[in-house]
Amino acid sequence: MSQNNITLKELAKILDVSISTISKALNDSHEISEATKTKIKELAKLHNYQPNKLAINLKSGKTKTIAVLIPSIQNYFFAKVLLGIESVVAKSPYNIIIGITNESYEDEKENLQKLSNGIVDGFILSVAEETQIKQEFNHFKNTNKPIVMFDRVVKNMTCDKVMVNDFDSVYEATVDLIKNNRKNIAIATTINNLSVIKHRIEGYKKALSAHLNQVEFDLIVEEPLHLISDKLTNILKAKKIDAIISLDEFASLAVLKTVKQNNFSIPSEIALIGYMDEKVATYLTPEFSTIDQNGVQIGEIAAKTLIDRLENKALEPQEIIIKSTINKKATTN
Amino acid sequence: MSQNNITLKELAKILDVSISTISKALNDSHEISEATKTKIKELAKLHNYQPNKLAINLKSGKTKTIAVLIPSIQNYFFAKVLLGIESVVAKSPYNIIIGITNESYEDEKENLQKLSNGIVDGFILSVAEETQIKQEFNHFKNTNKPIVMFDRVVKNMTCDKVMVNDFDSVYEATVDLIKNNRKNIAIATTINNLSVIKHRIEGYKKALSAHLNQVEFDLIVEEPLHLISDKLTNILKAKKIDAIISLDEFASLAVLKTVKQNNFSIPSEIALIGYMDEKVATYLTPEFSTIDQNGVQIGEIAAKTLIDRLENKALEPQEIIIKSTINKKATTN
DNA sequence: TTGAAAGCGTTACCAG
DNA sequence: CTGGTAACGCTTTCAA
Repeated sequence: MSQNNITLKELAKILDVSISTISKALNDSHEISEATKTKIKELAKLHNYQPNKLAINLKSGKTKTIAVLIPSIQNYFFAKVLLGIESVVAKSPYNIIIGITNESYEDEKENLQKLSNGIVDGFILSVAEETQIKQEFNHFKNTNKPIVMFDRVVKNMTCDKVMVNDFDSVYEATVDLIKNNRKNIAIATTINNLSVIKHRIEGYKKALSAHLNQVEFDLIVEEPLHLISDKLTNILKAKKIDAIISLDEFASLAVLKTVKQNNFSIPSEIALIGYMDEKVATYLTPEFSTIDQNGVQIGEIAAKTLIDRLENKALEPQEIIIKSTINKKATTN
Repeated sequence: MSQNNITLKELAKILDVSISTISKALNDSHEISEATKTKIKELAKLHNYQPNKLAINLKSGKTKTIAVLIPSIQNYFFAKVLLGIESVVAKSPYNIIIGITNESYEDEKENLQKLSNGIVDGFILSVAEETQIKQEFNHFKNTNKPIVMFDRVVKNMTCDKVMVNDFDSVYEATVDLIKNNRKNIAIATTINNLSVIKHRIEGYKKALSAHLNQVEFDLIVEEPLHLISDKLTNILKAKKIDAIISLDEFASLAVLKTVKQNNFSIPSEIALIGYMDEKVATYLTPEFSTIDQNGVQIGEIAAKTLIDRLENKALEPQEIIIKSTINKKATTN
């Protein structure tokens, strides 16, 4: 562990020149002669001079730091988005600060406040579940930093948004099942209250009403993770079901397990498709058909959008939609 | 979006008092009369005054920010550690900056440099794979900030370390299999070059030599993820195997799938145990027996250790070992 | 009880 | 080409 970093002042003292000369030389100013430049640069290198970022930030009013607020880390989707954000930011002069809101409104608000006082230049975030339930969005407006929302966005806020075509994807997946002669299609989720989940369910309903003239929807299973398996078992016993669409990662795992436990053969008796990490899906038996949100891409676009805004404030607020990909594997036909 | 934050200077102007008076009043100094204090505080609240963190940081030389450098985010283990770190840090005045090193030495070095210039007070990190291969650790020594290493640590560096009892855990798991009459135990990993993996393999070897007098070890499968399944299939066809221990998350998934594909019954013919996220393990069929590294706890301890060091530099370097937990489920007996 | 001034480390303007 | 000075927003010592 070395000493604290050497400063311009100390370098100036050593060479008996002014601080401004040192500063200019190290910034390759044309005002300084080549001779002194090289002399100063050598000394700086010798002492391993590193400019104090804090001072630069204070001076410039910028920090080249982006805050990413995600509701949860126990979730491949957000991990992938983070990966996408990181890959773009790593190639830029920016850093990432991460905050986990634990789906809590208070945590989200606190993170926003804590980071708005000069620490970061802008935010990339996905709205916490509790915030969506409360419909309380003032904390977003009370920061003077630009925000890019992804996946879970606030409809009536003007800011950049990177969204997913939830409605269309599930509509398409449902229609595909129908075309393969599935008529009794259930849907399962461990998450409520999220607009993205609601859009997915709407896509499902629309497909059923448009293609099967179905008007009542009694095969929608919304239960927390620890209950969903039992609930599903009851339904599987009570009704004929030939396909299940699962709307989140853990619902997908639970559905697969439950259907196997009840000894239905997949996909001949029951077809399965749902939201899940591709890599995990590949290693399940049978390989799980997925709706892939393309999280990495979402992260990349979100990061690019925020950096663009930070560098050029004049842009119109963007609303970008990233299409999900349907990857049919062994649980559908 | 509001204006930029109001400053002490501006508040001072409004009330026609000095900047120092404002500063002291807002910091509840006893030097200021109650009357002016309340007046100033009200005005500050009215204007939603937020002290500029950057200025405070520059003044104090501290940032109350911790950097966490992880090799990968596509990995439940690191996600859990992050969760543990975050839960501790959220209750403190500190923030977290995250960097992902992508198992690359260069990325790791760059992150360390980028963040050492005043941006963070200290680091929590797990060494990148490439760094371990290169055995190049000077970038860790060249920062003047305290480091807490977890899981993948550098043996010959004096710094705080939070480690896992890799040798013992796999030794124990192996012995348990032996006691259940498994004599042909294979081991599978998709990762090489990591000391933690080497320790795990040593634990396996020691158990076999101590309890079965085995001296040759030809059932060690070290292959990248895309090859491991084929390699394992060959071995399953060529040799009698009655148990497999898998040393990382994706190896565990691959092993389970491959054994099923080759129509061995689990656990009667082949028992399985390995490193994997508990929650995922529960949703596999059959439920997977795991060695759980207790990542959340590792994160918590690492964060506490670093904060302790930042608040009190006098401490001796700590080496803390977090014991892994063996959770037997349906793939062992 | 209040205020002036120095200082944290840097950049940028203006003189010389 | 080089140097002095002010400034970013804050805290802190010392003086009044």
